[in-house]
Amino acid sequence: MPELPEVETARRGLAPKMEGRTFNHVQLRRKNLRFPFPKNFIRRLQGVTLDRLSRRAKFLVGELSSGETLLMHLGMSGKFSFEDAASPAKHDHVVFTMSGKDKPVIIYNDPRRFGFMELLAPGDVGRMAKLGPEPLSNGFSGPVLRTALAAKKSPIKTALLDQHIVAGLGNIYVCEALFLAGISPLRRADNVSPDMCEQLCAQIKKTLQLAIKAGGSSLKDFAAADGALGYFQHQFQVYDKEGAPCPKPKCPGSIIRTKQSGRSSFYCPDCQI
DNA sequence: CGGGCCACCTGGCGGC
DNA sequence: TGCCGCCAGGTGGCCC
Repeated sequence: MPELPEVETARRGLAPKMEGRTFNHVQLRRKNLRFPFPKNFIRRLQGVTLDRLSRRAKFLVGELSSGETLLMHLGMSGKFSFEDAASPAKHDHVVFTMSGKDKPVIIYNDPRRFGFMELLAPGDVGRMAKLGPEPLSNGFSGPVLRTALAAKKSPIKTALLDQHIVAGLGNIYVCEALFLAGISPLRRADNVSPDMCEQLCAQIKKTLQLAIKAGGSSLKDFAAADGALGYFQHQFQVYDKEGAPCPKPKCPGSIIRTKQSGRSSFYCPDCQI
């Protein structure tokens, strides 16, 4: 499911039902996701308050009153929802019951189990240590991108998926931003000019902001925690549009699909150079 | 070390 | 209908 906009959508849905509340009950319906759950996961959460739920790249970051940090990653197919009549459903792996009059029951469902949850000691940032800049922050700019790309011989597509270069993009938004910036996914990263970097940086920010505004993209059935479906998929220009005419006015090309480092790239060979 | 490839999992879809 | 191969929003680990 989730790239930065979907994770941000999940965060916004969860925050009102988690922030400032205590974990009244934690249930694990299996002992691992991608990795085993941390030792004493339940005991280290129950009775602890989640003070703040933030996001770093594609990670959800819960600051706990115990001093530890609850790190959650949704992998390819993870999603949060609130309990409904159908619970528990297949692939519901974690159930958080929070304090408060409404006692919200939050369910983590993940068919492919590429997601994971970790508890970090105070001051430890764990696997977030080597992440590149947040794409929507001031720390991400044309010059910063240019500097990071200068050392890369790989295609720009591959470089933008590298979370050390910029953190939070995935296959969809990389394809979309490269199209909007008019840059071929095949172009070598170190051959993306300063002007192109400026343009690319601007299109990345714009795409992510529009996607967040749309509540993310709903490919299979990704939804915000409240069940609302994101609708950014209706604004895709190239992703999953193989064979469609290029959406750029007057461009005679059509969208093709190719494979780069094992993932599909969608682009217009006529107007992306 | 950088880059390429596979592994991890389940499910949906198209083709035969 | 059934089976098979391929595809899927990510990332970690292994190899050269």
